[in-house]
Amino acid sequence: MADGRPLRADARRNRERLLSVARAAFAGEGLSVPLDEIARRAGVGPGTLYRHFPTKESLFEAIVHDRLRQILHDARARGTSTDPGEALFGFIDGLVAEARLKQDLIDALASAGVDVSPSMAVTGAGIRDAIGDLLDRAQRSDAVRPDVTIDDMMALLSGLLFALRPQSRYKADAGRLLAVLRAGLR
Amino acid sequence: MADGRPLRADARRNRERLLSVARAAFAGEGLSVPLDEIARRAGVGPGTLYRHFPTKESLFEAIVHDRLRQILHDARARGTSTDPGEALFGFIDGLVAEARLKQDLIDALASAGVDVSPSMAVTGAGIRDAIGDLLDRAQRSDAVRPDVTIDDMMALLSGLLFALRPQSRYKADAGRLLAVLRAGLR
Amino acid sequence: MADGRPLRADARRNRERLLSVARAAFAGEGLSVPLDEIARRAGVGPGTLYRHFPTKESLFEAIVHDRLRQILHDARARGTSTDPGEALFGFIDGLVAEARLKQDLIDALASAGVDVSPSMAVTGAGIRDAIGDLLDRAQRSDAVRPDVTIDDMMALLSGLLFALRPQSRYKADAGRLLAVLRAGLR
Amino acid sequence: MADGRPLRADARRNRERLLSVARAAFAGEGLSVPLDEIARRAGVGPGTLYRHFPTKESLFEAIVHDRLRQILHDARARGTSTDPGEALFGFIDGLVAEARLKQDLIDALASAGVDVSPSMAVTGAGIRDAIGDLLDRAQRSDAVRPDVTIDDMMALLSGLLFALRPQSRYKADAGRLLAVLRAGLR
DNA sequence: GATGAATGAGCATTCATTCAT
DNA sequence: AATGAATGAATGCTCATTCAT
Repeated sequence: MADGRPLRADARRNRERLLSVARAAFAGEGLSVPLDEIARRAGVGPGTLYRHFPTKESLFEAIVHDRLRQILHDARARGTSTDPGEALFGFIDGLVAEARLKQDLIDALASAGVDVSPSMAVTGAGIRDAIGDLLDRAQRSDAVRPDVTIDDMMALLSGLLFALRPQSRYKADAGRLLAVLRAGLR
Repeated sequence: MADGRPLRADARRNRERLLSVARAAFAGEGLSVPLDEIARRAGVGPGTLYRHFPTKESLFEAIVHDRLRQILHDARARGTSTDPGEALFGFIDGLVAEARLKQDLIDALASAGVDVSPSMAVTGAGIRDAIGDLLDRAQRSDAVRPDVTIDDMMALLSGLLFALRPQSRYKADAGRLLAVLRAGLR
Repeated sequence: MADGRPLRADARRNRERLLSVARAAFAGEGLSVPLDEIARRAGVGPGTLYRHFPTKESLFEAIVHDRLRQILHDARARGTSTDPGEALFGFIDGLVAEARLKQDLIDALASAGVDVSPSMAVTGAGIRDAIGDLLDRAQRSDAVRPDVTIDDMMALLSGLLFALRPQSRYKADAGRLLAVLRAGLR
Repeated sequence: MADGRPLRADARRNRERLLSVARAAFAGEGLSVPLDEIARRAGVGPGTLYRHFPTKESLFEAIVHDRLRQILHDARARGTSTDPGEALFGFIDGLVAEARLKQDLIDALASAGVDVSPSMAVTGAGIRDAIGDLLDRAQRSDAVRPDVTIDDMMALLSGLLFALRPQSRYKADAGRLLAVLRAGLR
């Protein structure tokens, strides 16, 4: 996988299917879903799953890493906006919208104590920096209260995503929660 | 345990010790800590643990149930306050403060898909009602924006507790997060 | 197992049975016999095997270590003999006799490349020293040719045990092989 | 492979490379080296390995069979010598010398319980007869003690090769071990 | 012929639960 | 009541073998 060689068509198909089945399974039933079950749902043998993801953790990582890269990309793209307040809040809106589509697992994984691998940590740190930049700019333009730190911000975002995860007991409205957050950060 | 017979003194001591060891273990290392390990740390045999908590889930429940009763009691007590805004926000402050002391597991359990037993559901519903009452009063006295629903509120609280749980990667300040929430709900 | 506490009677019985079943299975069918199979033959569940021997290697070790200790004891006991030649050759005779009774695994294990644990290495080194002492004395009393080293001696013994292991294709006579070795070492 | 068709040049090269890689891998790391690993080291896919050796055992056999043919040839060639003692001992010397070069696996395989296939058994029986002939002649010319049987001889040789296999813990000197054997057989 | 992806039975190990002491 | 040994289903992972490309 480390070399640049493209996967054979069937291998790529299996890899994609495994990832999407795993994402759904972990999101819906928790991280303890057996790998054999994921393989079964993807219509492959456990050995095939192993060929693509040699350990359970590597499967977690693959799922999370893809997502983290998207988030990082979006945060950076918004860093050049001329409206720093909207840059930050637009980013958060997008985060929430995507999370609902993708049934985000990031914090479920984090809360379950899955070790963040070095490469994930790098992407994660990149995200933190990019969001820190958005926060800074928003604070300098008086769009956000100045006492909030980047750690506060990250925690608020993780809490927001947690509150809105689809399996939640509570049928909260994403728009209202985002409005509360915007108002609170002003 | 279902009958009303009081436990022998040593049995009660064991039960308490098991609960506190289990709470710490689950909070610190996740829900997958083996029961044998919890028994060992509590200085009893696994058979003794079983006598008190016939299944792992019953141990989860016992931990959560105690806590839910406290929360319910506090929410109800504040329902008679003359300052409805402070009643709600004071309740939230207390919730956060207690959660940090008790290393709350409630949402970790919920997010891991642990089934809420009927008796827990009753207590949980009671809490929801009591908080709904606090919210109602606060909204009627214009201390809280009127569009927020009880589901929104519950989700916000779960997100807040999640954001502030001790194992979080982010060193957020509880006071600032509470301030953001207060401002946002106004 | 590390503390001095004696095992409960049933636990000891199971442990003994597991050891003897494992010894026979490994000797007869090689080291790849599944642990489940060993447990089954001993009439216990795999979990019980695990309780006594947490890894497959620890089971190997338990088998070999017992045997190594016996050998060490015998080699040392013969170190004080007044007839150094007979001390060495008597030791070898005993080794062969015991090996046939016990269906020796030592060299099967060694040949399979099982990593020798620290504690086994210590016992093994003790044996080497004790046999080295027997060899020294025998050489000083002119009972054994002086050019043979302790490494040669150990290799010869391992080859002898290998040649005489019960599963061998060849029906060699132990007495004649011992006679050849004695004559050759003179 | 069963038909007489000669292999294409590249196929023959692959076959040779696989055999030599496998010999080294099995000798160095034991028989449990995965076939995928051997294929990888030989620079071919596992499917190619399979085309040449349809089962793992057939690979073992191919390795051993080549070697057995050489041994048989040498034993027979020495059967016509005019010095029967030197014929036998020279054969043994050659056996040991070759074994060290080829990192012999024969007895490792035998001891691991690999079934000797019919074709190997034939060659093996031929070797036994040829060595039996060398032994007979040596005994009739009084170069070897008369009580030693062909089974004893085969066992001694297997033990000797075992004692001198490169992975042995003991750094024995081949010359001294051969000298001891010669002296013992006189 | 070669490649490497897929298969799936098999293995060591884990752990919630049961039960003899 | 407590203990801790035993149980056995389940899980992550391996690897000899097969087969589509």
